[in-house]
Amino acid sequence: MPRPRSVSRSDDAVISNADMARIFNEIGDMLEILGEVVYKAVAYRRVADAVERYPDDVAALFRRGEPPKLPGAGAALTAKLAELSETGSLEYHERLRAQVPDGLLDILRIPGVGPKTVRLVSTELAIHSVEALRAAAEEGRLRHVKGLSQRTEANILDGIARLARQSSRMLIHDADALVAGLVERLRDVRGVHRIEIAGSLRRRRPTIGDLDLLAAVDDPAGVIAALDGLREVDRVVAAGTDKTSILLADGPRVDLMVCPPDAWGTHLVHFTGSKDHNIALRGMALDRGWSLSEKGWKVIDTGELLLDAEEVDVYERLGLPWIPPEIRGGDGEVEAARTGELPTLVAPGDVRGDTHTHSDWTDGVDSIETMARAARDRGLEYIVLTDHSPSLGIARGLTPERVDEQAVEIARLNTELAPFRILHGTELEIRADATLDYPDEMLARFDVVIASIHTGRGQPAEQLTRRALAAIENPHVDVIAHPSGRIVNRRDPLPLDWPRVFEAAAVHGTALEINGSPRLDLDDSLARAAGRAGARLTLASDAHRTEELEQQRYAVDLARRAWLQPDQLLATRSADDLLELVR
DNA sequence: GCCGTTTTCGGCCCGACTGTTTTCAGTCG
Repeated sequence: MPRPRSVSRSDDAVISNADMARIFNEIGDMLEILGEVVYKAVAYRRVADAVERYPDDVAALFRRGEPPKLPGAGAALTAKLAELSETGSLEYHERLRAQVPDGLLDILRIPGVGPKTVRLVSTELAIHSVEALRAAAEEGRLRHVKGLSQRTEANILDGIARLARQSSRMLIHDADALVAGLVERLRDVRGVHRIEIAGSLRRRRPTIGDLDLLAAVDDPAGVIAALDGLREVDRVVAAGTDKTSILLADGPRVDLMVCPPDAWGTHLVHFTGSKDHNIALRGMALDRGWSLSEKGWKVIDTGELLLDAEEVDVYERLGLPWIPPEIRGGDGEVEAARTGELPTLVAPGDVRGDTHTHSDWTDGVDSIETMARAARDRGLEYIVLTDHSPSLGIARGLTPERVDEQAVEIARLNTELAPFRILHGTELEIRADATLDYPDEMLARFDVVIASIHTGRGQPAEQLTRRALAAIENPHVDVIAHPSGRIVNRRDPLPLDWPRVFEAAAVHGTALEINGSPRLDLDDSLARAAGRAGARLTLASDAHRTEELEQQRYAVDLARRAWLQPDQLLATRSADDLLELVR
């Protein structure tokens, strides 16, 4: 009997893309546990992915009578998306949930435990929760089930411990710091020709699950032993002839793959991913009579194996230009490469200034001069100093008098540091009632105004959108800082009406920030949608101390993932061009 | 459940590692 949802929902937000995707993923999990044909589960998960990364509100589009064309959604799944869009729930989902206890979905999340094992413990031992499974493993009751053993019990207890430890994915900032030392030490191992980071870290995803490394070696055993022997290693979880997996003490899992130097190209493509990207490449290979794997190209008719030593050779064999890892997301890059429409992505060397920085005048740590000198040392031509406006009390926002004093200090430093420039900006609070924190005549005196929402985050979507639009439409506001308000792993994005925001930004020439701090906001899919809508964007560190100027690099990464080109961004302009643009 | 300038049925990317399986299934990436 389907249970009605207890949550009543307002009419303007029936269900978010994220919730819709979660329900479809749950259906996939439940179908697998129930022993359905695996491709059915795959179909639900594929559509879940498509919904999750879709830039607009899928439910709203359905209700407006303009259902989006989602890859992998046929008649049956489209009907289910429609039902979710109208009612916020899905009878099929409820029916499955009545058959599959919630606890089984939790068990499925344990690393090393798949649907078959879930089914086995559920039917043989009536275990329906992680706790019950833990107890059974500890008491040695699993080993009596055919197909399980004492070894399985140990692995399951291990998996449960890991599940508790790694509840969220690691921020890319932390992954970079962690992996650099590992790579450096492995590079010096005898017989290592090349070693490179692969996986989602190479694609510069904002968060990382496992760390993937690839090494081209003469002696696989040597480098595998070297990794296993590093002092940070807590435990070796898998050890083969071609790859090894270790758990770092207090850290993520690291997978090291090894390959012969003459097969480096196909291995690097394979282990960089994404999965969808690889599937697309393999599909193209099959059309040409080859079976593509990390080992190389197997000619299907003859069984002959063709090797590629470089990534560029792999793509060339398919008649494609090399595709930058950041856009290997399986959402259009292979087609774009095929038709010669790959973008020229913004690169670190294109960046000339930083459009969002702070000093000790408000909540920063370093003086304006220290920040400016550090930025100059990093090769930047200018920074926009954007200390806070008064209503953000927690940041000791600047009164109008203090703003005037700051202008004098900036003028003094600009004489001293020329040709480096400090542009006088403000991070202007967009208040809860959609008014701005300084009067217009004062805003006109700043070189650059960036506006942001920090308070009243719990308001309805319509009011939040109204606030963003009020700032975008103000002629003195040049940039919306961290537009969605998210902080990775800590704070969800605001539910703005993004298509309206992007359109207004494009019409009024107000740029949207990509913030490289652990906010990573806009995220890549919103930034890509903004760019497509014709909005201008910018790259900023939001540095509150000199070391955080480094964070702008993560904004560049994100912009690349968003398919953005240099001319779509403010931070690639000279100071004079920027001032001209925002005038 | 989806999908087709090979198609409306029969496929669906490909391989490594583990464990208990004496020839392979489960899980993972």
